Amino acid sequence: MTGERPADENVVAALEVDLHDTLKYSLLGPSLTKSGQDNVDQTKVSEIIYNASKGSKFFNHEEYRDKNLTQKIERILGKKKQLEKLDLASDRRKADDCIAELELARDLSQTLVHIDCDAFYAAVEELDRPELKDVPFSVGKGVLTTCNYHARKFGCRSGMAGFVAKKLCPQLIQLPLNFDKYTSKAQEVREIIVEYDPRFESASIDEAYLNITGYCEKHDISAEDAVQQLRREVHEKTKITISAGIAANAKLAKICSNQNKPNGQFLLPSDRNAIMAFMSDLPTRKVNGIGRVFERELDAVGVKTCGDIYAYRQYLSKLFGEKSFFFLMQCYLGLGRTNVQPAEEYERKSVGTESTFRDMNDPVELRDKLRATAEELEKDMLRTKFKGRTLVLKIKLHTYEVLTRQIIPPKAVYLKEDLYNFAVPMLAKLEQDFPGMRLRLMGLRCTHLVSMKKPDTMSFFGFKRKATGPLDTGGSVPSSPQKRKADALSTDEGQWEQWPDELLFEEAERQEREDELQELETLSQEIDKRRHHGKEVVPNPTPKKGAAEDPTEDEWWDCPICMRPQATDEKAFNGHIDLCLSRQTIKDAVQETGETPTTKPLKRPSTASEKGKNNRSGAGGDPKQKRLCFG
DNA sequence: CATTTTAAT
DNA sequence: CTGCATTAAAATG
Repeated sequence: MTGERPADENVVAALEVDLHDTLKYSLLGPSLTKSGQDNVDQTKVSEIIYNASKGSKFFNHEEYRDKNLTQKIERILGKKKQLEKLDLASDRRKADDCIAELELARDLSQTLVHIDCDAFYAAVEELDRPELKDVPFSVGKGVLTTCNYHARKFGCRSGMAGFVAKKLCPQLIQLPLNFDKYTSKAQEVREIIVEYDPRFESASIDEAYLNITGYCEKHDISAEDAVQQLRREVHEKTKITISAGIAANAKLAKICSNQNKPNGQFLLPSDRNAIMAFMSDLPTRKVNGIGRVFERELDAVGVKTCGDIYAYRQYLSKLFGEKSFFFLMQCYLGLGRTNVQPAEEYERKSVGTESTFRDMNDPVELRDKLRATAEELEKDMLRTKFKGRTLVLKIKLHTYEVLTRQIIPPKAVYLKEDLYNFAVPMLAKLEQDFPGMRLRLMGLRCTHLVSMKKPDTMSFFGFKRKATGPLDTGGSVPSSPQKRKADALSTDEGQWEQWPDELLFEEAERQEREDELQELETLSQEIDKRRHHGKEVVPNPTPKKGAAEDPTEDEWWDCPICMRPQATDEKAFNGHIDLCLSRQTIKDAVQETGETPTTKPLKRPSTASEKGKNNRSGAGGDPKQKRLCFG
């Protein structure tokens, strides 16, 4: 395409390429590793994407982020240069010790499978409209959620903007989403895979992890044959093709399911040498937690494959942090988790909603939007039966810059009125800090959740996870035992145990205590209203690690009244509370002193405080402020 | 050092 | 040029 231009323009174009090739690579999108692109000329594709998006606000923001990343990489490289001068023997030893320890714990006894439906949404649409089979089409309007393999030949990909995809493939047909259709189809698939592992884990609507060790043993069948059979069965019964990876752990299985996509499977033998060889020349990007940013950072220091990690092991901790170091060690060794558990058994940490809309800067309109967002969140909170101790407001400016602000309301919240009322001050503060700000997205999220599930339904009351799973908080036990017949059946396999009556009693006590704490919170809010004329928000007395958590998991709790750490022993703790309450009740505090009874109030979040008004975003010389342009 | 905010997946 | 959730690192006071 450059051949048509005059020579000097070619020079300019070449310069642009040099300046922006990292950006172009980034613009290729997050799903570069996904299949169906092998025969596509990525250079040509990125050129088209680049030209299609050039000049847009989105592009400018990507450019900005790309520059930041380039700078960050320069810092990393500088640091590496420094490190090269030093003696890193101890770091190398640390890495070697880590490797030795990990190696010792390597578990090759399990057979894990990752299955992934091929172009799932598109496949479901094709079932309804077979004529789509021979033409390129995508599902999703503004952004492609997925597209069929015809479209992929043109460079179209999930996550790509619709208009960009149209540039790559003008014939592309874009279908709207039919989420219900995909959900029910996914359910059909799940009904089949549950026979292979009753405790399979849904990773998303079209992905699942299975542990088929038991199945293979029971049916005296090889893993490969079992998966072959599973895939055939799924195809016969649902007309959906799936790809699968078979390996010793979840990380490897996930990588393997991509190897022979679509409609294929790949087995990585559970053999240390085979695994090491497999990882040795595997590009880092193929690993699940490594995306385009980390890939570039690793590439910059010389790590292109998982095998390369070893040679740089003495640098990684200092360059990327302890967690990344540990993660990379596991990548090098091809290690991953071998346990698989139903997704419902994972403890939820937040509930939130967000939406994108046409640019908006009218304060009244913004408040309307906030109210609507609060209403949406209330629905989700009621559905999931949670309250949140922390409320997070997220906005995206018209420039695509994202900002979040959070507060700790005086009580756990979930009602739309509360959500709105406690969020409005954050919005107001943002409007103050960024006068005339224009938004394209608004979101609300509750974190530090408190369950509202009452432990009074047999659906969960009689059972408790035995393993040290996240379910130890009585409230977050899965509420949907109806479909997983295995849950009820596997009691004798040691997966579940009946709660002893004693524990049941303690659970009831725990619930009572939680309710008490809730009352305290409400009262302390009352105090606060009187003290601050309803204007300000004061933190609630909260046990250090959250009142809803199982005390046996913590070393100690803060007494919500005197704030002193207390033993986790329930009797002792309750005894102390009684004492504390009798000595100094909340109501006394209100009537006599007007002070909250907490001798050591929790720190107030800056967003809700007066002294927070001069924090960085408001400061005149803040580079962030300059960067933002409001029209 | 604890908490808040950002950034990445 | 989505939406939802989780996690880690950076920034902040």
